[in-house]
Amino acid sequence: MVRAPCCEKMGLKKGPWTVEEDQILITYISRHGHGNWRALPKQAGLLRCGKSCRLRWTNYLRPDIKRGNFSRQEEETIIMLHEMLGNRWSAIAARLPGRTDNEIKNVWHTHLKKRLYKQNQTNPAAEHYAMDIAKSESNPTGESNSSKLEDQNYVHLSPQHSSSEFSSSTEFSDANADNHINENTNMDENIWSQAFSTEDFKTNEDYPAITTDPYFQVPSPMLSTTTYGSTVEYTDFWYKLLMEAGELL
DNA sequence: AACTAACCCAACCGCCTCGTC
DNA sequence: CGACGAGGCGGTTGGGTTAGT
Repeated sequence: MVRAPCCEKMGLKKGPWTVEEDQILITYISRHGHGNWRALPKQAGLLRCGKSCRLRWTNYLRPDIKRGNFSRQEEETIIMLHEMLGNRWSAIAARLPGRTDNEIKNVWHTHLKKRLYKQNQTNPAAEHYAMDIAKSESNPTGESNSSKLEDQNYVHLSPQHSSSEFSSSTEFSDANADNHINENTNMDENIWSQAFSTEDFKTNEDYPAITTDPYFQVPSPMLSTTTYGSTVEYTDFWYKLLMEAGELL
């Protein structure tokens, strides 16, 4: 297969997305659906390659994405699924509604792997698993992962997490998470819609820092609507935003 | 206050899979 | 059946942010 020319050579833009580009992409997809990704940027008037648009949409702009910190329960689910599936991030993401493979991959590499390593220091029973992780990461064929499924004597990670212990152990962090959410929801709720509806954000410098944007720290309940023949779930934020913009059919 | 190290995550790259012709 | 194109996936990285000195 002939490789498509890279974005730069085609005169297409790379790097972080601006709020204007996001807005164009959201508006276009909410009106027309994404259709052919390669054709989308041209039709939408974006100087990006289709791949970049798809990634931006699926990893960040999609309305059904649940932003914010992972709950303890989600983290444990990831650990369990990783134990079963290995580095199949999309398969893991499919079992965690609202989370993207990229997000899960990041969490795994930045938090969970380290946590497991620390646990292994104090819990020799989990040593097997740590060794398997190391093996699976040095063996891209995933052989060790599939063997894990078959090995009935496989030492499971974190045996200390029985379901009852699990719920009690989540109480603390969840309570904290709630506080966090309440704090954030008290912040200016119009920050993002303002960004979309005013002329204030003209340059990249004006773009609110994504990772600290309070809106994205709020895991919102999902609302659903029917768009282009299929039911789509929106966080209340996106639902409101799109309703205001008259984009929902 | 200034500097450095560590952390985090969005975005990119390149390969793979699948559908179509 | 093979070639091709498009989308999907996992690994990696660049750069911004935060913590530590």
